[in-house]
Amino acid sequence: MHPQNQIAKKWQKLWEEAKVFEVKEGHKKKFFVLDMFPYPSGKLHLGHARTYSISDCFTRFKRMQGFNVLHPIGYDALGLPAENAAIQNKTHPKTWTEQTITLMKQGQEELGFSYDWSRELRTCDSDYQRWEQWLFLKFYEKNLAYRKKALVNYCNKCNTVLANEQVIDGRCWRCHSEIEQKELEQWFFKITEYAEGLLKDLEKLEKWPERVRLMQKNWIGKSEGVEINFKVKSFEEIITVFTTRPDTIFGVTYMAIAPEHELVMNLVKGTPYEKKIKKFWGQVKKESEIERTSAELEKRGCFTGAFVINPLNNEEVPIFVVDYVLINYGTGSVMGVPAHDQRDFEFAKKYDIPIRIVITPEDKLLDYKKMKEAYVEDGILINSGQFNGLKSIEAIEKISDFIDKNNFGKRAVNYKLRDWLISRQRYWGTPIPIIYCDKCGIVPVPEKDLPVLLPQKVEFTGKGNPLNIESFTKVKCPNCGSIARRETDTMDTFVDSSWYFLRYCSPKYDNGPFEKNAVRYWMPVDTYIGGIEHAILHLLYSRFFTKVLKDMKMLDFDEPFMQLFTHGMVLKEGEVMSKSKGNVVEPEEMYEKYGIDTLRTFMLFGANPEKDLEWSDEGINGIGKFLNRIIELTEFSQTNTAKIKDHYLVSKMHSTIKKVTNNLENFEFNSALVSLFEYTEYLKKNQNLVSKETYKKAIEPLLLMIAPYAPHIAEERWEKFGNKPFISIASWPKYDEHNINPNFEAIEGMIERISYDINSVINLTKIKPTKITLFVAEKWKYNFFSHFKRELEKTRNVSDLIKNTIKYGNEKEIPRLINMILKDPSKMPMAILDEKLEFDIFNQEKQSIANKFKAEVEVLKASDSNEAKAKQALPGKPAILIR
RNA sequence: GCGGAGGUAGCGAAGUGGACAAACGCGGCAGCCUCAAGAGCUGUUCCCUUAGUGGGUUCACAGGUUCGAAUCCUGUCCUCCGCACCA
Repeated sequence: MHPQNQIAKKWQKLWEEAKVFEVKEGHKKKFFVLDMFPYPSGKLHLGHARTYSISDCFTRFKRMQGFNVLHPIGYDALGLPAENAAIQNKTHPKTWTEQTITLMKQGQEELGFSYDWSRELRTCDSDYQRWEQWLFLKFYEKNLAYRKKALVNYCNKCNTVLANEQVIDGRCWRCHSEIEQKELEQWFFKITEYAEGLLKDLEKLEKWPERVRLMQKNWIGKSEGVEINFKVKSFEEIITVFTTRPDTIFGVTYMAIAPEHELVMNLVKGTPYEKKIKKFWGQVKKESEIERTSAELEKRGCFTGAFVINPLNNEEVPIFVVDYVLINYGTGSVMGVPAHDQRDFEFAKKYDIPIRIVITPEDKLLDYKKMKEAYVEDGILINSGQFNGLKSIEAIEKISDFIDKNNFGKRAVNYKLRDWLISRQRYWGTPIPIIYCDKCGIVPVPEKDLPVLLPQKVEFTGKGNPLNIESFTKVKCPNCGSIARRETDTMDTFVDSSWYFLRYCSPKYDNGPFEKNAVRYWMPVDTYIGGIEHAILHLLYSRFFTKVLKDMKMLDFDEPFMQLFTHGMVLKEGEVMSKSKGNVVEPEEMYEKYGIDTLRTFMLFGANPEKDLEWSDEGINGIGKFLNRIIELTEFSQTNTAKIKDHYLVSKMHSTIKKVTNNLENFEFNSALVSLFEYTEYLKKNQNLVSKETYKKAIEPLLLMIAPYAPHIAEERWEKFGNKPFISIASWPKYDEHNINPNFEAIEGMIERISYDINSVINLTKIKPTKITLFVAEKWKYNFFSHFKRELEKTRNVSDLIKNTIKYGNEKEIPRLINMILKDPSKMPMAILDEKLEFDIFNQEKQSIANKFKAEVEVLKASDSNEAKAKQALPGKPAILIR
């Protein structure tokens, strides 16, 4: 066993015994760090390991900062893979799920993540299902859960329907097979009622990544416009269209209607067009959703023989059945304005429909014969009766008003968002608590009868819904007692994950889905950590649930997640790791070889957590070295009493704490590690040059700061260093700005360069020095000065230099520099040469050089005579004299 | 097509106007240690030179702003991601 892992075992046990990570509500300031709970599909993989290392590092940091941190974990245990595995392996989904949870949990425990395990939850537990069903009934009471017959997405491979959000490019999000449209009666959640709130409150989510907010915004897809009613000539029917461009209404030359539209058959029945339209519809229907919605496809349509009347100019225009109009967006019909809409333009060209220009750009005239594409921009209205001469923006207002006033239609808002289809025709989910009675209709299962449990003895054949067995479906109607039938659909697993974060607040609570006070204390989640793949699905649903529960007065906040952090994936050679590609790296293998803390730290070092991490086994060794160095440092018992570098070390310590703290606050774990590398290196180099007290004071912050990365090693060293456990709950080190000397690195660099030169001289002359004389001459100076000297030489423009020094220069140096330049601009290099500060510094640092070379050191100001002396003594080294 | 994020040394990855030939790690090279290998340690790693705190050319490409650009602006090319016949 790797020595690190032995230590890890020890501390994991101690943590558990002392319940270090278990938290209760209290008066301390809380912080809720939530991991997206995993779907247990087998062993922990490297992606999981990285995600949880990220969240654990952050959690531990927050905990050490003194927050009462809730960091729970659980398992999104219901779902199709378990059922499929059951069919394949002839086991029960429950057995399979329990096995995979055990495997996964083992991995999580071994890596030492600081979860409050006492709050672990599983969505397949009966009490979880009970309260989920209870929530469903509340939704049902408020008419937010309803059943309707509709065209729905059906995946033939998964044998179930899917929500719109779960269809990606016309394919199933899980198995990628093509989706078929079927008309079925299904359960929906009325998420569209919350479309506006879900959209508007995106603005509140300042700590969410911009792209996630944008994705949600696009998904909700709000557009404002008007609905306009067109009367159908010689029929009693009306066709309503939705448009965002009422300013183009005088350009309407046809009406486009979706083939599925209920009016179509009425219009053509018994006319010569009936046959043609039926044939056309047949053709379109044969094509898959993917083919039909491909943007490249040429638009096709078919004249119906009917006409509508444009209410604004009373013109008759032909009605076409058209494949490019979607039945489930807007009203399923669109007014055709070929001159100002690209699709309409293409369609009109193909079917010889007139193109009438009603919007013109301000600087030129359009000619419909010469147009190659539609003019879709704003402009000035022409050929538009009383609205001629208006700009598009004004015209949209005026025409909308006009339509409103004359009852030709009304202003309207349209959303792309559809209601959330939650029925699934599968076994391994939470049963929908509904009973169908021939007399009473839809009857909710009474609260006292919850939970509706899944029957255990079920056959998994892969055909049909396994719940469709009499022992489950045959029930008495709770209302009238007559024989009734139980709903066999289960809920989408995304329902399970839409409220689990609330359950974490009081996971054992028995009188409701969550305890109000616990939720009031812990919620909302301060930081939510997970993958970008949930940008729409889960994150939208959870927001919806929160808003609904707020309206039901069960919550007093309306957004569940204050900050969202989306991490990158772990890649190998640019590809996602997967079993089929054979490029899987097992975390277990890695930590057995390199150690648990090394693996954790390495995953935080390789890349910014937000970005993808390109995995390579090679770099991991470097981290091992680094951790070993820290161990060595804490083992070092130095007896030195010199204080040569004390003030530098103190400065370095404070600046390191500052950097690391800021980095961790912003999830820049890799940058924080770099600062820790440097600090470790510095400590190591200067072990002998600092006093014992300072050294000890400097080591402790290092251990504290490495604790979120490598908690086990940190605990071990912390204890060995004479501190009481646990470092995991020790206070995060504080820094004091006054102790940070911004120049010390420059000074140190300077000393190092001098030492290097002294060394070279020694090597050249083979003199073993007893006395070294340093002349503070032009060569030894801050880079800052050399920079300006160079600039001065280049530009010879003193006033510019002064101006820009004020603007950009190091603030502390400005007054002095300006004084110097103002006194005598031409002497500026000399002024720098004689800089008093440098001389003082060298005097201060005399001791450290003396120490290094075990020789006496004297520092002389570089006057002409001194320098001449130096040059004489050692022609190659004008500034150092060695005896 | 629309929207977003990017392109930095052999690789990974920091750096968003001034101490930048550019942190840090990996890899490479040289040295120490060792019989030897590994580990560890020290140094080095754009090019040319040097006794160098010297010179040259760099941060996708091309222009521009500035005393000064990897960093700001404009254009071009490329990569990744999301949405997409949304009226």
